[in-house]
Amino acid sequence: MRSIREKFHHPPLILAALYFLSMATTLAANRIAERKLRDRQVRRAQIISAARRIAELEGWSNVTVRRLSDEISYSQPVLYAHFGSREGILTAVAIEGFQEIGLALEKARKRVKRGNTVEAVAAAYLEFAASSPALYEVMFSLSLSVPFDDAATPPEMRFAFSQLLELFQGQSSKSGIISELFWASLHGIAELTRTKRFPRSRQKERVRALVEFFTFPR
Amino acid sequence: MRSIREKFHHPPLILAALYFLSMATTLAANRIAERKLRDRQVRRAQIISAARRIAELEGWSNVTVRRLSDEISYSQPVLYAHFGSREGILTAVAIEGFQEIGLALEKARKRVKRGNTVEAVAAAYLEFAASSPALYEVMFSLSLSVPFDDAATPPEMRFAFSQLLELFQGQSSKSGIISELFWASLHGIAELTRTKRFPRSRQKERVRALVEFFTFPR
DNA sequence: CATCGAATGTAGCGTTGCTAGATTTACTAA
DNA sequence: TTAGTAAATCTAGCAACGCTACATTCGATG
Repeated sequence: MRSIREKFHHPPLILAALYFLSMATTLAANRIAERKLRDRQVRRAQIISAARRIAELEGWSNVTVRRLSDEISYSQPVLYAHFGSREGILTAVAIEGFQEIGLALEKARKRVKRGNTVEAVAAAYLEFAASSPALYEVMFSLSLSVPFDDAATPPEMRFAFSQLLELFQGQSSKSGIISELFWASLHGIAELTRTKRFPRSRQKERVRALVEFFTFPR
Repeated sequence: MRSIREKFHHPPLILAALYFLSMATTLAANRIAERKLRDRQVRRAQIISAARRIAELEGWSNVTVRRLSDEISYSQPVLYAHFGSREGILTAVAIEGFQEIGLALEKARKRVKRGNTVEAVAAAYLEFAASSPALYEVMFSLSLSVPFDDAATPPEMRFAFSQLLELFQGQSSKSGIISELFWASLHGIAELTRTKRFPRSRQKERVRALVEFFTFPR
């Protein structure tokens, strides 16, 4: 078997030149690829941001693919290159929402030294839901939701729920159930408030009663 | 001023005949009008029923006006004569849902003589939500919802919530708040279960813990 | 039987999510 | 520089949607 050197026999100088040239083009190609990736991410963020803004101001029904493509000054198919469907866009927004509420709950939980941690987290949760109702809505209205302890569950979701889990960790033999119940109560309050079933006026009393229930020892 | 008798002077016999004739036609017209009203109500019920069936089997996105008009073998405009819009149909279904859950809760509350009433009502609530997920979904996903203690609130809604209110009536100074919290917890559990955030497997434990929280004296 | 209003259907408008194919743009290589 | 190629982007259109103006049919009435 003949070597490559033998098969294509060039003077060393030319080989070296070709080497540097290829290195140069490779580096340039890398830089270009990186820039393209950055552009993609920027556009992706623009789409998500526009969707959130329109949803909060005019409701999710006004978040159409055409409207979004207008907002970012691209044609519709570009959106489908980023997210496979309209639902894909909503999913991306929802995941961003889970990340944000997770961080907000973590912050509330860690910041409070003395005083009631449960109360701080509850307040942070309801504050999040009240200040971004459309975002909160899409986080829970998505039918494509996977089971929460599934392997396919986005880590942002798990992180958010883990903040509630840690609140009651080890306080009871049923801390898992307690956490679920706490979450359900918060979600119920948030949702019934958002859909105007609960008047906002009594919100403080509701939180106070809720905290009383979930503060141990009973 | 001349009397009518004077103006249109007919022999008494003719007047009597006209009288009976008009009575007969009036009665016939009444019967016809009643039949038309019945037909209307039957069709209205058919529409609502078809909407519920399709929603439970294939989801609300498959409940289109064309599909419904197919199901009842009428053209689309007929649906718009009954309900002003697609949303009107969903609202009618939702109200039917509130009526049914109200009756189910009342039944659970009154049937239980000894044993925990709170537990019976909680179980009935979650059973309703689990057995008709699409119905439960539309009851709370409607954005046109009016405030719950508003004058425009449908009586079916108020009746349903009143069943929860009476559970804690007079048991505490804050029985109103307690009721709201109880409802929120149930709604949160129902919703997080429906959207697959909670596994159904631990539902019994959740209910047990919930009942423990809301059973007095503490 | 003729009439006239109510009931119902036909057909179409504007908008939606989505996509196939044309076209332009941006990079590579001679 | 220039030709060629692959990626990026747009144009244009489909089917289905909610909804409605208008034509048509039907049925009660005089």
